[in-house]
Amino acid sequence: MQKRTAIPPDSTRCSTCMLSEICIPLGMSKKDVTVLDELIKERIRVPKGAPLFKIGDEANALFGIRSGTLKTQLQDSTGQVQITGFLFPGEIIGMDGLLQNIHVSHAIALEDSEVCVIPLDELDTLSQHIPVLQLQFRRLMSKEINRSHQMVMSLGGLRSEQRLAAFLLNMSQRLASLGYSSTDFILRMSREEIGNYLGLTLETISRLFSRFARDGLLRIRQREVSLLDMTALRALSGTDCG
Amino acid sequence: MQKRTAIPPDSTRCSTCMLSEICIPLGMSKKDVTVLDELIKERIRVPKGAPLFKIGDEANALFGIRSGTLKTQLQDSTGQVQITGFLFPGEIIGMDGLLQNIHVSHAIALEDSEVCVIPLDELDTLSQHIPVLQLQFRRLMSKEINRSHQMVMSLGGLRSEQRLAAFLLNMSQRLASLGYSSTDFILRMSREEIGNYLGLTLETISRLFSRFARDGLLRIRQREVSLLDMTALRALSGTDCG
DNA sequence: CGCCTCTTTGATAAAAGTCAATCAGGGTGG
DNA sequence: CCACCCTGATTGACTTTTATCAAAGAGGCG
Repeated sequence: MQKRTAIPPDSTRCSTCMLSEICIPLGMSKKDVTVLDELIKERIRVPKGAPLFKIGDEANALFGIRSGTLKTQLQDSTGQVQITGFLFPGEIIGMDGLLQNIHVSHAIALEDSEVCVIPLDELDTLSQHIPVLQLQFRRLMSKEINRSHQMVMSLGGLRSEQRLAAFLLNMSQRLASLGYSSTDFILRMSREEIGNYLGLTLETISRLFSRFARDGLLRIRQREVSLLDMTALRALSGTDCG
Repeated sequence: MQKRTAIPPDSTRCSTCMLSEICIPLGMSKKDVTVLDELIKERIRVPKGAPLFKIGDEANALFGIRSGTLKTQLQDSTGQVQITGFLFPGEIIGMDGLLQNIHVSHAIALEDSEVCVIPLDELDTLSQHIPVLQLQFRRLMSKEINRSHQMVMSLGGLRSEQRLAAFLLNMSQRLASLGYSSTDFILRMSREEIGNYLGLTLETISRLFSRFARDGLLRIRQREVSLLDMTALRALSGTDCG
């Protein structure tokens, strides 16, 4: 587990955070959000490549991503790895550990990142008095369930080109909601990580990027993507984002 | 939505239910379980083939399966279906709807089934006073997240024979925990449904069953399975159940 | 500059899908 | 009661998709 540092008094808190439109505060009243300032008092910096938590670690907190990108991955006894998600600012990580208070996945930073610590015991205490808080976390967990089900749908029902198109549109949409360009962005993960996530090999991903570029759907140089024809990508993905 | 009927006073309640070892009461004190009797006052019978809920239905309750088997499935705008789970007695269904209080999947009975109704508003009220209840539902949701992640791992990382072996072992284990035979059971779903669930075609499933039978791993007649060599199946599945 | 990792691309092989024919059971109506 | 029909399952032939193996190119960093 990484080192936790108290949030300096003059720093941004939930009530003043730019992410409040998409993070935990989403849909909460201004007054309720100030309660979050009481709850979230620490942050953790996670350098690129370092774990926020690992399988087997005690889960005594959830984490709200403040900046950066992380991935979560399972690993079975044979060493086989499966990436289950790429997480952006405003998203919550760590809900895998709530079953037994032990994490069953790794969370690793894809770039230097910072997360806000949401201690479970204090969350429980506060939830007793603030019903909306409990409701909010239930929503967040349901969202993760639905996200994972969408993932199952993508892996179970789509072909490689559809999966990649849906993946790119999903990235685009989430980055747009953070205020970034929906068409031009940097992929923080390697071809191998994309492939693993989508149940494909890195070669297949590379070939698909080349083909999409040849067909004028996008431009790609290294990890820098420009989506040129969102309509065609949407048509290709078949489904409405994955 | 199906018709709800009050549980007759002389009928089994949570505190006297045989499923209390695996259902919501798991790990709760005897005293806390009696609180569940206050919470769960209705049941719904769902005939084979009928929906318990459908996409778009208002989600105002969770459901504990009392008897029977159900499947949950997503359906996108093109009509493409993806089965996301097969649910047995003692398992909870309906958590997909907690994000917006609207269901985003169908729940359909594979055989005549009965479920206990857990109204969300009463769950909330009770949770205010009974912290363990809140904790319990958080655990159940985390379990569903982890289950879905395992599913992603299976679809993303395993080959067809591994997926089917893992599927059968998973069935076996869950049926065993219900007190049924771990080696001899009836599949309540068609080849097509298994295939859809595992991201394969019904023909592939059929061929795999034939091959497993030829190799002495199991016997299969229609939907009646006998697992003959669990060790080999475990080795084949690679992972420790999916 | 040279090494190292990531990526691209090609040739080939393996896995799974598709199409099609047949078969088996279960239920229904004559 | 039996023939028939309908659905679900099996099996085969063939195609498509994607993985695997291999080689070479590009960029970044010490």
